[in-house]
Amino acid sequence: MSSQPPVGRRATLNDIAAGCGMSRATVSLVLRGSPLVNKLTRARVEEELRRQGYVYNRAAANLRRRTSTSIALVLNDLANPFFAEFAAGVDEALAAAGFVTLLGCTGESPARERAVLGSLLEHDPAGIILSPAEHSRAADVLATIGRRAPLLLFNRELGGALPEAAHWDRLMLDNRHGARLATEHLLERGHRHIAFFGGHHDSSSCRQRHAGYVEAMRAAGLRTEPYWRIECAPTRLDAARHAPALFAGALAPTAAVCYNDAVALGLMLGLHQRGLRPGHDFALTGFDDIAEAALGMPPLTTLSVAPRERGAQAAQLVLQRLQQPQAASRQIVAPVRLIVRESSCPPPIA
Amino acid sequence: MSSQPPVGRRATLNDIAAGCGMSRATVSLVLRGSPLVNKLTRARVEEELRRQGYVYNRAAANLRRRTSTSIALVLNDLANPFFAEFAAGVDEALAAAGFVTLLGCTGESPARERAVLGSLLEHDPAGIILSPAEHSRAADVLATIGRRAPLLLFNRELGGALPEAAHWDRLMLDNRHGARLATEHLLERGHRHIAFFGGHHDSSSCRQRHAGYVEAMRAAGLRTEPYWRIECAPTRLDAARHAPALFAGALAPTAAVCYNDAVALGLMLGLHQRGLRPGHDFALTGFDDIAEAALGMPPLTTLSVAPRERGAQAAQLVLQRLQQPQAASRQIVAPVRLIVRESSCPPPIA
DNA sequence: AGCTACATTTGGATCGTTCCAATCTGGTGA
DNA sequence: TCACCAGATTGGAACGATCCAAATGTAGCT
Repeated sequence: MSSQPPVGRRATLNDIAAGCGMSRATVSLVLRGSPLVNKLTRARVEEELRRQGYVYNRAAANLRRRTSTSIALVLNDLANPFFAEFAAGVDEALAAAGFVTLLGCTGESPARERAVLGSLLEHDPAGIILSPAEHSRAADVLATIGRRAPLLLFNRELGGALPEAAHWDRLMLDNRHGARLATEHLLERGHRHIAFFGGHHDSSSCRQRHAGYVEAMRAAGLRTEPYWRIECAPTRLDAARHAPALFAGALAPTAAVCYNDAVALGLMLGLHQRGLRPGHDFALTGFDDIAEAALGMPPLTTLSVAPRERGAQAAQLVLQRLQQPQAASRQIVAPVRLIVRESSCPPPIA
Repeated sequence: MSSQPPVGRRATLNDIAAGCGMSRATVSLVLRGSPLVNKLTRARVEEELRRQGYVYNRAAANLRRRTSTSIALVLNDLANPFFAEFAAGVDEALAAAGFVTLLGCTGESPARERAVLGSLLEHDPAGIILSPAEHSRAADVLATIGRRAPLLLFNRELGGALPEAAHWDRLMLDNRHGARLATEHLLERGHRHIAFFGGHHDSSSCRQRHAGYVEAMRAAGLRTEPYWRIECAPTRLDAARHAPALFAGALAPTAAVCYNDAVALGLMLGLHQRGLRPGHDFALTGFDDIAEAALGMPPLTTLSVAPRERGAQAAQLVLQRLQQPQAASRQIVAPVRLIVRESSCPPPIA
């Protein structure tokens, strides 16, 4: 009676049309739920779609309609739980809107960033969410993506002057204010000698957090010793290694505002190794509120940035941009929330 | 002299061809680096490509060539560091081979898994890497993806009988052997009363690990008390909560093989709260070797599964399958390696 | 000049979909 | 009987690339 689904090849509109004696155009209308088609025809077509196990070819449709249903998500490294949560939030929100996530990782290399962006662009994403690699420059990014897709910058600024042509949306974290909150909290607990520990000065988020710390210290009328600023890679291991540097100066701090949670947890370890009990003999705060922060020993006072929610927000922003390509570019600084736990003890009475 | 790049529309082969007085076909040959084209023509075309800022439209090419350059990666949850590392490995290896990763998260829901697979299939991936949701059934997966793309199962088995039609590749972890190694290690250290802690019995990986534990105990001629099997959600929090259950039975264990690292770290916390010092008064092992394992207090003896390498391996397997669609399906059980750290102390002398 | 051989280049059909204008059908009113 | 209309359906030309067979140009040889 009716024809077989083709072998070794996915069924197309033509196959369906042939299979139920309708034209390609009608089948297409059915697929898109057009009210033009007769109820009876619709039923027949739908039956045939099922019968042949038809799967829509979005690439072909997108080609014809000059549209796209994917969004490129470009990150440094998924292994970083902060970005992993962010990516999960992005993907969830995009999926809910019928979009698909094209993933790309740069591993903090501007060269790979360009390569990845170039490769993803060939798949014609409707928009791009980019958390730039460390020394990535605005001019380079502009040169590779041009005006081919709207860009949302997340988490970090790009280096170099911002080219006139690029009016990109931004979703940043309130690093400065967060670090200020943490510092003020330690000040309130009675600390006066507070260090800023970890991170590299060429990272914009680190500079911002450091600025917030300096701001709070100044506002309290306190001076900061230069040797209270200890740089190290934002990893647990390197942080643990650099712990002794805290006590190398003339005036030892009684507390530290750490660049992020990884660094804070590493510092805890380093303190232990020196026989100090974090949260007891020495206070510290983190940044990010990663899962382990609440379960550390002691639990870590930190700043919650809700990366999953930020991911959903980033997705929303890009989707809104697709709706209104001409709207003014949006600059959003997401608030952060201080989570007080046991690591931020008062100073020893001595 | 030469024409302008079009405004508001990406340049196409036609634009380039018109721009330098060549035919579309020739430009296409240049793009694909064909040796047929004259050196001079190639130079002229390439100049024009640059001038108009041409970006290849892979979707159009794939449509014509009936190929695809994307692979779908479907996971439960990126927020789980194990999967995040795995995804990073997959993406890296795929990018190196010129493929692009289509991401999808299921959140452990078979219904969402079907939806996500359906949506990704419309983008015509060349292959699929799937780490199934907990109660996902083989028949359902077969019904949604059919023969449209080769599938690689990672990490978990699907429920229900395996349909005849589906000959899928598999990349699994040697859960049974890993747990056996951990148990034998504890036995060697002198423990005789060893519990199996955490995880749910309806998870295939948990069943396998438990089997390995039982196997080692049997082989050592030891019996296992039923109350030495404590189930809980595979999270730190739930593990911490269930710690007391270990000591509720008549015969208290002196060590525990934990379902995974998260559970082990949670158990450490729970032990602390009972005044026990893990790695001193009580021995335990984990599974996964997540980043925190090495930095726990004490550092955790665990099984390294190298999720990033597994990701790269998964990518390779799928790419190989694309080369040889007809080859026999491959069943790989990746070895795991015991990493001995301080948490697996000998039993107290008492 | 005529022929072949070789290196380049090219028009037109095609992939699977959507858009558009045109067509078909049956019913209605003059 | 015919013009008209609304509702339903359809053929053919796109979208941006690739493939293929055929065309073009150039040089060498007789």
